[in-house]
Amino acid sequence: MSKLLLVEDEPSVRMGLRLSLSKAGHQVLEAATASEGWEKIGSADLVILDWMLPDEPGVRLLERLRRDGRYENLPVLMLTARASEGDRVEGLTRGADDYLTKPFSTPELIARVQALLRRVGKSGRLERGALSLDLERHQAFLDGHALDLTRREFDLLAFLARHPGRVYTREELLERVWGQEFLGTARTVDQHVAQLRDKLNEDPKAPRFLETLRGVGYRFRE
Amino acid sequence: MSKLLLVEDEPSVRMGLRLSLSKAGHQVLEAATASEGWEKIGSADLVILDWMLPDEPGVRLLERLRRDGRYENLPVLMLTARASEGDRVEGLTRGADDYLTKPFSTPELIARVQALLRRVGKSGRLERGALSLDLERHQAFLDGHALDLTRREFDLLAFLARHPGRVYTREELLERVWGQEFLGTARTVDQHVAQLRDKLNEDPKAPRFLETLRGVGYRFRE
DNA sequence: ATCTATGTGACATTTTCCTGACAAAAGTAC
DNA sequence: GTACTTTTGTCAGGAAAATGTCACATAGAT
Repeated sequence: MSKLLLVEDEPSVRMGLRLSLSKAGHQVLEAATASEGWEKIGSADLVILDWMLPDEPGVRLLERLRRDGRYENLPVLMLTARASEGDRVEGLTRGADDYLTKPFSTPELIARVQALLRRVGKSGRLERGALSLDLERHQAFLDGHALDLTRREFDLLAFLARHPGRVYTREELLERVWGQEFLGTARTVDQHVAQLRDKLNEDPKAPRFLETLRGVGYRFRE
Repeated sequence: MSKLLLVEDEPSVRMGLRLSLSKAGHQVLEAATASEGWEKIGSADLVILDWMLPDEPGVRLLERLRRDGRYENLPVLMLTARASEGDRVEGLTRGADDYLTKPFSTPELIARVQALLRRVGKSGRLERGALSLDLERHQAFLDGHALDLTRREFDLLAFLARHPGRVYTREELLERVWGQEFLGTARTVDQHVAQLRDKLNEDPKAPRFLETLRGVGYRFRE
């Protein structure tokens, strides 16, 4: 149930992978070129990146991505047609989290995707003081008591809690929690934050977890 | 009555084990190569894995399997022809749950298989409050009364009950209960949950066992 | 041939989500 | 400090989405 960005120029490969990956329970965003990939990268939880693309090499996109602070923890899985050891190492050292050499089996790809998602904490637990998030169970606990959160509330809280201290604008949150196809107003974020604060017993003026940064956005307190 | 995947390239060994294991009440899936094994692994409850295979070493398959979150609890029993201590240790530390050195006796193998199945709760009984599941007979009891569940109903209930508290999306359930080759709609899961709730005398709004997590999926109550 | 289990589409119901309006608070300029 | 602007918090109702329910088609078993 994560958002995967598939950057691959060959339409047939893309279609095949889209089917398998969505069957594995993921949402698949697609891009045929590096620049298209760059545009859609904002809302991805993981990137599957082909080595060769029509406009520029996948590694180049990878480099750009790693230089951008927003994506430093975004897992990237490279697909390469070359089988030589040298290339593999190069791809990895330049910042990919894993790689696969074509031809590869689809189950293998799915396995690696799962492994990477697990590694970056798309599953597992998040402990933030009195607040504890069980990502597998979609269950949040405050001081040991289970909270009754809706899907959006949980997703929003989990997203913010995953990067404590970092501020996100409403636009960023809409893109990364709601999805890039969502065209909503910024008020929507406020509404959900308010809802969360209510359920977390927070005073908006002295929040334990969800801080407002006037003129900027929200952040999870460190 | 569990599904065992036997990955072994020697046809005569395979046939012998198939006979003994199915006589012991199991369903036996067979694979002659590691890649064939990987394809069929989705529906297995336990894997019997030969050390040497024509395409790649069994351990390699094992590694891949352990990296994949879906199979982290899938028991694997390694068969090895080499008797040296070093190998045994290597196989075990790399993630096998048990091993046997060829030549081994068939009763011994069956015993170990049973032991492993019991350990992961694929055999024996599952007690969850007033609900009791006899996994061998596919029979469920609620407050001592036998329930008349169909195969799918029982499988679904048993799967959810095996991991209480954890949420599963409809896609995950379709894959793990129905099998990965099944191409059905998500509505199907709802239908079976409803059926189960009916037989369990549950109010969907205040379920004793099967909880709905809107926007996410279902889980067995802890 | 009949019966049972299973899967699916249509429809009803419930819950969640989003939005627009307004209130409250914070920041700015005077 | 006051008046004004901008931003955020809050509320409530309707829209949209998700789930529950029912009825039926199909396939497989007895």
